[in-house]
Amino acid sequence: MDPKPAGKTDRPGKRINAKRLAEDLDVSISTISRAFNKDAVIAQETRSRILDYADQLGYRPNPYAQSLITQKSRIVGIIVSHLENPFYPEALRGLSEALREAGWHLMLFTVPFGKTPDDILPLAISYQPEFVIVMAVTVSSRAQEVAERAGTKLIYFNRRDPDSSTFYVICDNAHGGGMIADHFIDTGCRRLAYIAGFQNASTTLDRWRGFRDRCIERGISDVWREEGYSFSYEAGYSAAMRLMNRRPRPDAVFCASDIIALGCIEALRTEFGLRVPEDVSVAGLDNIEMAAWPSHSLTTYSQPLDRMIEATVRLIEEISIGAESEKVAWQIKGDIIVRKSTRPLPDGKDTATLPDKP
Amino acid sequence: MDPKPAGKTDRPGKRINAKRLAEDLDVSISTISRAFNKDAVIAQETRSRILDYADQLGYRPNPYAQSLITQKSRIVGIIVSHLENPFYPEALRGLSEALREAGWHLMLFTVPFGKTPDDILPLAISYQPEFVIVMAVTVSSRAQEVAERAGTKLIYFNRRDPDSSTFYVICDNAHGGGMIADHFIDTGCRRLAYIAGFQNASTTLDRWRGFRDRCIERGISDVWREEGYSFSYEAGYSAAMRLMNRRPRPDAVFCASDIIALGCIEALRTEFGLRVPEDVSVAGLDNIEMAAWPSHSLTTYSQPLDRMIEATVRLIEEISIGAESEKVAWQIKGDIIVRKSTRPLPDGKDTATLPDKP
DNA sequence: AAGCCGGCTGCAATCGTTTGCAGCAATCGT
DNA sequence: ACGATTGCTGCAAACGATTGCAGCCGGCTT
Repeated sequence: MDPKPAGKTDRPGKRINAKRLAEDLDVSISTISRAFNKDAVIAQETRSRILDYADQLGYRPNPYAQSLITQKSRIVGIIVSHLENPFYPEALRGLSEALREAGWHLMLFTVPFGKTPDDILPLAISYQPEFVIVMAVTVSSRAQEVAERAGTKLIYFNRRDPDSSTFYVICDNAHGGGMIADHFIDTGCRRLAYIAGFQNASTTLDRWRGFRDRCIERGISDVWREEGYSFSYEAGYSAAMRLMNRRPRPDAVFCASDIIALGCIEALRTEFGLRVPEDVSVAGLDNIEMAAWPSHSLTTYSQPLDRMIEATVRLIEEISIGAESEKVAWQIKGDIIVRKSTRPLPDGKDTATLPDKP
Repeated sequence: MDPKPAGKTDRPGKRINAKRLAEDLDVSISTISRAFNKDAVIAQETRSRILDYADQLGYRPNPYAQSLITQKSRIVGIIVSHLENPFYPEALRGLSEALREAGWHLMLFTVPFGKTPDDILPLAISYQPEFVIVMAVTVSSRAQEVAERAGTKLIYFNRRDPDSSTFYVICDNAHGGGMIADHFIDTGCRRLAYIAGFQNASTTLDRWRGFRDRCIERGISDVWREEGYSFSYEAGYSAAMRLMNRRPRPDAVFCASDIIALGCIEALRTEFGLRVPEDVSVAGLDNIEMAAWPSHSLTTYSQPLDRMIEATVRLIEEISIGAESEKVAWQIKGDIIVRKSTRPLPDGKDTATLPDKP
């Protein structure tokens, strides 16, 4: 019942392996393996004897040998291109925790300046993760093919690709744009503008579409659009400068992201001496933590991060156990968060309870 | 010279492996392996023939098999506890890129709320990375022992542990504190205060020590210290509130991090109606990107991230090739960055050119 | 012509697991 | 009492590479 006496016990150097446990406990290597395999056939007593001795020795099955034989790595790669946008660290953190709880390991790849996620993908799949999550707005459609060839499933996070059948998880960006439009109009704004992010990003497009369509629906047909070219503070700052030199000036600006909105507000204040929201309402989309800071108090539409993450992990789990999920797209609605960067509603009205037009 | 004709070429399913290449090219598996091993003996022509065919097929050596046999994984784990502090995404990004360039893969572990890096360490080492970088201010001294047992080297980033001989890379926090003290005093402030971060963090301590010692050297013996209990915006906000209810009020506040400083400034403005820097000078330490935003324009001491990262990667490389580095500590000086959150210098003086007192 | 050397290549053991299959003891049914 | 069943365990063949050692072959020395 007791492990082999010393002499053998403190063999030097070599990392302890199943063979060592097997010898000490007088069982076969197979049995050791089965002790660690949740649903393998093994006597309850044998298992606990092994498990006890194992963590007395600090033994854990070698993951490389496991991956080699099972052809599964329990590794998820993640490609992140814009960690400087606070939305991504928040998302990264959530994904990291959720995946860990589900028993996955996360391998991180950042995209250096001047490169695209496509350039990094080959590297990411070289470690043969079972999945690669691409948290980036721009990806070529060839990515899917490259990944497939390596036996890796691709999942887009915060991006959709209409041209491919790649899995994706996003928030309902068009809905967000619509809610912001409603809020602007309900609070009396009429000269509405949009500051875009990366030009071809699905997020830029969908938010614009939702925003503009709702404006038109409600009788405002002229909506400015100013290119930001990226989702950053600087982009918001300089786009706002161009925008505010137009005449007449807009009285409300919807920015394609919170961080753009913060740059925009800054430009309005320091470059034009404009007050927010008295002169101009500004809203963003993401609901990053900073948006709630009193100095910003940014009205925004929240990305439902928790639910997006939950969906992503569930997707991974399902595909991983072989249930080829039919549902390729997860699009989740968020909520409008009204703060002080937009004009208050006239008494008695409340955007949050407005009917959600289809 | 040409690979085997079809029929065999498009064998279905199975991932391609060295055996497959070997058969197609009529060489042995060993030779395939050598073609990929930079300094193995192999005919130049054979190598290029193999390499060409390999990437025609999209073949890459299986990393799990490699790790298994070589006992090296080229994986670096990284434990990050406070991704919400923008300093860490910046550091993470830099480390990720530098490590990638050096041929390492990065496995990310975040520390969930309520847990410590120590809780995560066992998980991090379960994948047998060769190194684990701990980017967190609090770690127990037992960590070192746990890692060692698993054959993993530990490296602290932005933290030092006086009680252990664990490798660490930090900026010269005491120097930073001293520079800020000088700047405050040079610009005429006399009632100096410090807002601390985590109470037992080496960063909190060293910054305080450098700051206070310089104050005393220069004849200011009474220096306030207010606990922040964490390195966050909220911590800065509430600490500032407590601090400003003291009498007399300080006329300069050194915050243990930039993000604390931003929270502090916000509280000064909105809760007390104080102007920065006219009524109170505020400085931070980190030089995160946001510090340069016009709305904050925060005076700070920069962490020399690039050089810290370079040092970390070099450390890893050296240890990895067996050159047991004798130098355990890397402490790198940064620079003071004077912006508009502190009073301007009297004409003709310039902090940046002040002699650096030992 | 014999011997030797140098440049390549192949053989085979090895890393540490998983898992289908076979075996064996104890229990059960009839 | 005897075959069938049940419950566990061990054997051995993978998985896909790396690497020390031995062997081969052609050219050069003597």
